[in-house]
Amino acid sequence: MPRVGLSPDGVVDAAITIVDAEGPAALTLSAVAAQAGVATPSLYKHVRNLAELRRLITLRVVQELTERLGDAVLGRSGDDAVRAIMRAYRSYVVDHPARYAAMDQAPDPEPRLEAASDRLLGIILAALRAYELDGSDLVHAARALRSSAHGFAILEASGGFGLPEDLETSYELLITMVTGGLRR
Amino acid sequence: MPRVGLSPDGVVDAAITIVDAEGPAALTLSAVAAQAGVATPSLYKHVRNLAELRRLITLRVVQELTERLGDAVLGRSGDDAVRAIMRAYRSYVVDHPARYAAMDQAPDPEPRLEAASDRLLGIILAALRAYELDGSDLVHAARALRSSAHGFAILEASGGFGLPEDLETSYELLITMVTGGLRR
DNA sequence: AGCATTAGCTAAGAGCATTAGCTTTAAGGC
DNA sequence: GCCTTAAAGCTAATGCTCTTAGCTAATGCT
Repeated sequence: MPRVGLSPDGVVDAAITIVDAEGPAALTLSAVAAQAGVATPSLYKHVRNLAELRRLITLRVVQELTERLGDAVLGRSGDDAVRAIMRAYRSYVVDHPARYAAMDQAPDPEPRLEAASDRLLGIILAALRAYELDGSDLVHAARALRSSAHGFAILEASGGFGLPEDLETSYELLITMVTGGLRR
Repeated sequence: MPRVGLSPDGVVDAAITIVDAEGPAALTLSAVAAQAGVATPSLYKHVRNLAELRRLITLRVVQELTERLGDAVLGRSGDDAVRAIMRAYRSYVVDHPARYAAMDQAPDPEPRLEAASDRLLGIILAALRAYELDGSDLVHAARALRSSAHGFAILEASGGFGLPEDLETSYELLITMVTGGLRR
């Protein structure tokens, strides 16, 4: 039994490899263990159970997404920032559709996930600063932006768009709707 | 062994009862069988397997949603029709959040589901008629509408909105964005 | 070098989906 | 009104999953 140097992050890495390669439904502890080169029960040394692993995957995705959005919004403001955020959002999902679709809803109170979500929200709020919305309106605007981006993302990631028309064009229309609506 | 008069629809009824009461994660064939008053393997006389049952639940939700949207849009056109559709969409999700969250993505080619989705799309397209969009733009507009409504719906149904601000108000902003964007 | 910690293992149990094969009910033709 | 037949239900059994318990061996610290 040579040690393989696993860690919670390593388990998440293996899990994401499985999800990316075979889809969210293929996420099983034995598959993850095989990918990590370890027997299944060994995973419990690093992760409490399957539910927690799912939450850690969600956390990872939120972190990766946050990083992209943060990079995209640097040095931009107003409509330009919102467009950049929405395009970066979709670009992440196009690059990692299975990973995005594997995100767990049902937020058991995982504090690190809450922190990561707050950082993502912070980026969105910063991008909305130029519109000079007051406190509550800012929240409503952020929700509208997030709903649009997330809705399109999930539908695209899970193959919900049947017709052959170009998805870029559809998404640009959606972005126009959001920026236009923010300008009031 | 008295007969209980089960049918595929009856199995879906039982499944939806479980999902509504205990959430999508509680959907298990033994739970459905218990709810239906039958031993687990008996379900296979009506449903091919668990994956098919999931698809049938999705089908049922799409059908129910289509009916609501159809009712809502009657006698309306333009912005009024779009507003009515979006409000009806959310009202369904508020009434049946677990059921909505249980919808299966990953559309294995279930022809009845495709037909139901087409009918739902037809209602949306009809509501967009007043904007006088040509063929491709019509599809893009329908996708934007659907993304917005679905994104907000899923986030709300799975508890994704953390802050205490009023959700009605957020959704009305989203509706305004969509109608405004459609008017160009 | 010695010791505590911990990453890994095997063995075992419970719950799930699914298949096979049997029994009984209900429906329809004579 | 029976008798056949299709189907609705059952029990038994298999294999996969997650999970726990308890052991062994590798690592890190002093």
